[in-house]
This record gives sequence, C-alpha cells and structure tokens, in this order.
Amino acid sequence: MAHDERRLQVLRAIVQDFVSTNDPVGSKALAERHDLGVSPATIRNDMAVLEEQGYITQPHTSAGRVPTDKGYRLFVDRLSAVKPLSAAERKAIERFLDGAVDLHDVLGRTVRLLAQLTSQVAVVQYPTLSRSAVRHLEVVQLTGSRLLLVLITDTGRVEQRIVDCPVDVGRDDVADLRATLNAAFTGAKLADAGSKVTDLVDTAPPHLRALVAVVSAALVETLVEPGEDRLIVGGTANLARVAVDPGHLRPLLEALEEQVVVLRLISEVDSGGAVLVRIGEENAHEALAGASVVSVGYGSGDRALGGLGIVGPTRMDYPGNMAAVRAVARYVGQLLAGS
Amino acid sequence: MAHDERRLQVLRAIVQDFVSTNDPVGSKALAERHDLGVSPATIRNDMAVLEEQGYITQPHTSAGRVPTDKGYRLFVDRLSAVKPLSAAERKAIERFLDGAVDLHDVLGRTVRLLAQLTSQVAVVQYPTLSRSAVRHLEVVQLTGSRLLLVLITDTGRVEQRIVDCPVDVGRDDVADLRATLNAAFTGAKLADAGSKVTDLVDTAPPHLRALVAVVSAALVETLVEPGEDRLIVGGTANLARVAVDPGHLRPLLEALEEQVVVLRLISEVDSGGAVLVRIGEENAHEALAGASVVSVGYGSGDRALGGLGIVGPTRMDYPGNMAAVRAVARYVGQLLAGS
DNA sequence: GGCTGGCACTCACACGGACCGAGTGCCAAT
DNA sequence: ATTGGCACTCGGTCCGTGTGAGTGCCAGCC
Repeated sequence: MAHDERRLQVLRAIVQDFVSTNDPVGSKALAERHDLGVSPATIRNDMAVLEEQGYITQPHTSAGRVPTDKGYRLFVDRLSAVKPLSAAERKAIERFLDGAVDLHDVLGRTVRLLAQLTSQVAVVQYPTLSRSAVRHLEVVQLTGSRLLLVLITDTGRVEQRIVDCPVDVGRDDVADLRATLNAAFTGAKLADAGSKVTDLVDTAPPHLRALVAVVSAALVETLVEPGEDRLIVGGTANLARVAVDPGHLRPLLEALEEQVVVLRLISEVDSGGAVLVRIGEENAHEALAGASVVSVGYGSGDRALGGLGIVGPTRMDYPGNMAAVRAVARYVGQLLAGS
Repeated sequence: MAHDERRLQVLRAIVQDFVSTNDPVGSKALAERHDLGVSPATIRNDMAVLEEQGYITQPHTSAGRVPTDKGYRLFVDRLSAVKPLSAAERKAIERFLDGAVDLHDVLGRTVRLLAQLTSQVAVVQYPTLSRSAVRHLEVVQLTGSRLLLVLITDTGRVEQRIVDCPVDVGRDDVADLRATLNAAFTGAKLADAGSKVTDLVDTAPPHLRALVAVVSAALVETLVEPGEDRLIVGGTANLARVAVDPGHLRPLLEALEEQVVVLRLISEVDSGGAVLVRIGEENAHEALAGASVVSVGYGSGDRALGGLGIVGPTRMDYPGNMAAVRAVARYVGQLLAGS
C-alpha cells in the first residue's frame, strides 16, 4: 500500500527533524521542510496512526510528536541509509591514530577520536584477556618474598600482579620460575591457563613446586577471572552539552564509572562484525534507560579482540554515529594487526 | 581588639552555615544558630565590614551573605580546625585499600575511596617516572623488526613502548640488547637516563650499536619526556550532584579529561607534605575558576612519588576534605613503601 | 565607643490571571 | 483518500501583586 510507505517517510522525517532541532515536530513544519506531496492534514492522519502503533508520542497535548524507542528502532532497522564518512573524517581518523606507540596509546587515541567524531561519550574495551594468548611472562623480585609478575599478551596488553610468597625466594629460583612459567604458558590461550596449572605444579622441579603453585594461582586469579576486562571512557563532557537536568545526568556518569555495566554492553558484540544499536529501554539497565549504545567489535582479521562504541541520548544521529563507530573499529583493527 | 576576633567568628560561622545549607546566610539566622553573644544588628555591622574587606558578598540586595574566594582562603588559613577522621572512616580506608594486588589496583581503589569519602571528584597521579628508578627492562620481539619494550620501575609502574627497528633483529641480539640495557639502566633514575644513552651507545658491542641507539632513543622519548605522567580520575558523578547548571559543569569535565591542567595542579605539591588548597580563581585556569583543589603529595618515607587530591566546588567542607586527602595519602604512601 | 532595637527600604521569588500560538482531532467537502 | 476549515487544548510567556527575608541606618542605651 502506498499509505504504509508514506507513513514510514513521515516517521523518518520526524526522526530526522527531531534529532536536528530537539523540538517536537508538528505536521505543518513537516509539510514545509520535506516535500512529501501531501498537506499537513494528511500528515496528521498518518501521525495519528503512527502514534497508535507506538512509534511516536506527544509530550503534551498541544505539542508536536517525538519518536519513541520503538520509533527509533524502526528508523535504525529500516529507514536509515548508511551515511558514508566524509573525506575529512577519514583523514582525521588516520591522522589521529597514526603515530601511536603502544596499545595504551592506541586505545587512548581511539576513545578521544570517537568522542570527537560523534560528540558523544566514547568507550573502548581493552582486548579481552580470555581471548588473548601469552607472549611472555616476566618475574621480578621486589623483596625477598615479594614477586612482581608481568604478563605480556599477543594483543599487546601488559598486565602486572604482585605475589606474596610464604617464604623468601632465592635469585636462582626466580630465574627458574621464569623459565618454567614461560615454557608452560607461552603461546597458551589465557582461557586455558587454569587447566594447565595443575599439570605444571606436578611436573615442576620439587624445590619449585610450592612457588609455582602460589604464583600460578595468583596468575589465574587475576588474569583469567572475569572482571579483569578494562574499559577506557572519554568525552564525558559531551554529556553536559546535551543534558539539561544534571539529576538525569548523574546515574549515567555513575554507570560509566561502574564500568561493569557498560562493559557488558560493549563486549556483547555481533560476531559478524555488524554494528549493534541498543535504544533506550532495550539496554535493560535503569541508568541507561534514556540512553542509546552503539557498539561494534574490533579485531584484526577474523579475530575478535574487544568492543568499542559510544553512549549517548536516544536522540542521536544514528546513521552518522554508526558509520563513525564502524570506521574507527576497522581502523583500530588494522592498526593492532600490525603488532 | 575584641572586634576583630568576633568578626572572624562571624566569618567562620558564615562559611560553615553556607557550606552546609547552600543558602546565603543572613544576620538573624546566624545569631540563632551560633551563640555569638550579640544581636543580629551587631552582626550586620560586622558583616558590612567583612563585605567591605572582600571576604563575603551578597548575591543580590535582599539576600544573605556568601563567602568569596578570599573569605574561604581566610577560613582555610586561620579559622578551620583540623577535623580528625572518624573511626569508621579510618576503618573504611583500610578495608578499601588492603587487598590491592598491584599498583594499578592500589591507585584505582584510592581514587574510588577518596571520591567516596569526600563526595567530590578525586584525582590520583601515578608515581612520576622522573623520580623513579629502573628496576628492570624487558625486551620482547613482536615481529622481526618490531620490539616491545617493557619498563618496570621501583615505584611499581609498568610502562610499555613499541619500537620499530630499521632492520630485522636476531634472537640472540634481543637477548644481548636486554642484558645491555639492564646492565646500563637498572637502578638508574629515569631523570638521568638521557645522559646515559650516549655513553651506552659508545660502549655497546659494535653489532648492537645501531639497535641500542634506536631503542634508547625511544626509551628516553617516551619515558623521560614530560607528559608521560598519568592521572586517574574518579567520582565525576559527584559533580552532577552539586551543579545545577550543566553548562557550568562542562568545562570542568573537559579540564578533567584534558588531564594536563589538573596534572599540573596535583603535581605541584608541598615538599613538606602539607595539604595544599587552591580556591577558585587561585587556580589560574578558566575552567577551574569556580572550583577548589585540595591536594597533597604521597610517598613512602621522605620520598615523594606523586600527588593526589580532590576537585570540587569552592563551597566545600575544607576541614573534612583536607583531613580525608591527608589520611588517604598517608595510607597509600605506607602501602607503596611495602613494594 | 560599642551595642541594640526599631524602622523604612529593597528585591528576588512565588503566585495567579490573561494572552498567545502551535498543534491537534474531527468533519464535511472534493 | 485527501484536503481545508474550525473549534479546542494546553504549555509557555508576560505582567502585576504580594510576601518575606534581609539590609542599612539611626537614635537611644549601657
């Protein structure tokens, strides 16, 4: 039916206008700004239907319409064309990210870049340890009984952990320990490390057994347990730009500091590499009920490393932000492939 | 003169009342809530003098008085008694910080703790590299010509840096390089590393010379240059609690993300270990004009490692916050002394 | 000389009514 | 099915008023 088609056009127009102006949009303004070929009265009829179906709503009786979460959802799924990045934006991505000297630097630049491109809060997850493999383990003796373990993964992460041993450790033992650990773990997926530990303790030279047990336990505890996934957040100042009510802003800031909530959202990426959009209530977390999350996984080749994305108000430029998130993820993936 | 003394009492009362209520305080309320032994009329006279001297001001004609930056300054310098922490607070500090497993963990807990104790934004600086010494240098080969340098300092920091070499490096060369670097740098202050490099290149075995030169340059570049000082920020949600106007909030959030501004403030600590308070305009940075910074250096023994502190509105509980900042800094200093 | 009570004055703010205009829903006409 | 017309609703703004907190000043008192 032609009606349905036009109604969708009307919804699209409402979303676009509302996103750009932040004012509830009425039938007259709609007829003026988009040539839909029909009069405001007809648009009113369409709007009544759209409202009945739950795609739009009016804040109060004498105001225009505003998209609902469901309306945005339909817009994202069926009405938005992918907006290609401008040449300037592509250029900006390269300029911003090239010259990074280590993983920390890359991700720090990424989060700033993403925040700047989208004018939203950007979040970037460190490459998950569980999907990483051990490249090298270093053991440094701090005091007699205190060891510092340094783990270097093939994804470029460097993690540290202090281990207190029950008794003092000799210098030679430290070297032996280092060799033993590296022999056992190098190249191993961290997810498998737990199962390797028991074997390792059994096969270790007797004088090292207690030591290996303690150190391995610490290693597994910190590195394999969930919760060791880290998040970088940037661009929180962009929140203040958009929110009028700081009371509404606070739970969001808290959620961002909490990390774990956002982490779950960001790390649940589509394996096919598609950009995921969660709108308002879909987030299933109170503090994010008024917010949308646009996220995607990044990685080198077919290997997923982690997720990144943005958090912003439901009233956001979805096509533009989706394009930016995707482009940045691709570039970061390439960059990390070189490590 | 007895007058002066009483006027100061009046100022103190104004600051205390305003901090706790956030309402401009009038002469009558002041006479009621504090037994100053004089009538409101007398207090009015004192207030007139205080206003003339610039310690207080009135937002509008028919309102009470509010302390100025200068008023807060006088309060902090001469009128506030050190407020000892409650037993519960001391307990909280221990409970919060004990069980930290590495430097990252310690500082992360510290910033959360400080934010919670003061209900302000907390900032903690990583131990400055320039005052640290090298404990160990690790070299890991990523690809033929790509090396990952890992620096472990005696303050527990672990820093990484990727170095691209002009030509492929042999496995043995990597081991030699590691040995050479450690022999040269271990125990050396990072501030002195720059001068050591030239010697090192000259004395290195000929086949390593080019390699040592490239790697050392990278090392010095990243680690000795300023700007490698890092900052952890926490409790930004507390900003939303206090601010009414998000427009006023934004520059603050930006400054906190900028890091460099706050870093300068935090790292300028008193060598005597005293708590430093910067009030409003004293901060000499536009975004912080409405904010106060309470900071102190932390360290183990007489060795300064870095700074930590809080950022909040000028209207804050200075005695309480100063006590909290000092107590946390002491505890962190002790904790890191054990590493 | 300093303190106090009294008093007139000033304003920010809250309240309430009037007005306005954007936007709607409905209906009859095309 | 679309359209123009029309009555209606209701949030936002403007304006006048009242109120009350707080002040500055002054004359009297200790």
